[in-house]
Amino acid sequence: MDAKTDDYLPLRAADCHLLMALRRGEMYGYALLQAMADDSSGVVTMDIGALYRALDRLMRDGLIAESGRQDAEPSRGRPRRYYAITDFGREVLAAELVRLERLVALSHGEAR
Amino acid sequence: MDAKTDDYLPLRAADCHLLMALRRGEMYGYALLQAMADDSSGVVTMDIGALYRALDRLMRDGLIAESGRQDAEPSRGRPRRYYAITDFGREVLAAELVRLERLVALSHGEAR
DNA sequence: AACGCATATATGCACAGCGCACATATGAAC
DNA sequence: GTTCATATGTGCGCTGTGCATATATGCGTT
Repeated sequence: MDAKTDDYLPLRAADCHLLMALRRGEMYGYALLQAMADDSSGVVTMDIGALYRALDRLMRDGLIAESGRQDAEPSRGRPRRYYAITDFGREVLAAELVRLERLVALSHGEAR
Repeated sequence: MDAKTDDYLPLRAADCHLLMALRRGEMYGYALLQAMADDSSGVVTMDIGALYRALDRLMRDGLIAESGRQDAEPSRGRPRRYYAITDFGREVLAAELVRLERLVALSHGEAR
């Protein structure tokens, strides 16, 4: 039984930001935190410990994969692990963004 | 110290749908499930048991309140409890919708 | 009255995901 | 070699959820 796209919807806000960041290119964990905060103007944040567990979960479920990329300059500290979005991850993210578009559109049609 | 709007962002998808439904008018628990499913085309669902606990939590945090409304026709079954969105709940929902608008707008500016 | 049925709210239990604190690994600077 | 900055990883308790079950209320049928 294959994983269905809809089985992962709705995405958690943090997962959505992780996938959006990875859709722009491979990234490593620590930098993903900054991307998430930047993209959400600081509204969506995540504990660094929870981040790595979230990345493990997204890998386990096939939405992302470790890219194997290594830094040309192996400096700075503990070796970075780079992640890439998978085709399935792109599918799920696209479906989630459609859901959000419809939600926003629905809210615009209502009195506030 | 008062509760800050941003302390509740990002909202869970289910909470967002509950607040959106209640922004249209008072509703009782069981009907909120259907509204959530309708508004999301069945993508966002919630267990009935989890729903009542979510409503308790939203009341505890001041986003909704029990309206005290009673059905004119007290039939059907166990008495319904009606909920209403509070001013604070409206604030949080509005802020969440702004967040989602920006997220969608950001995604549209990227290659896919 | 008693029973089943539909509606509606509520609770027990186990599991997943998260924040917080802490641990570990690697290289650079001093 | 000690300290610092970067980066990944782990232990623990709390919160929220799904699944199952319990409870409450009225109606219809017998």
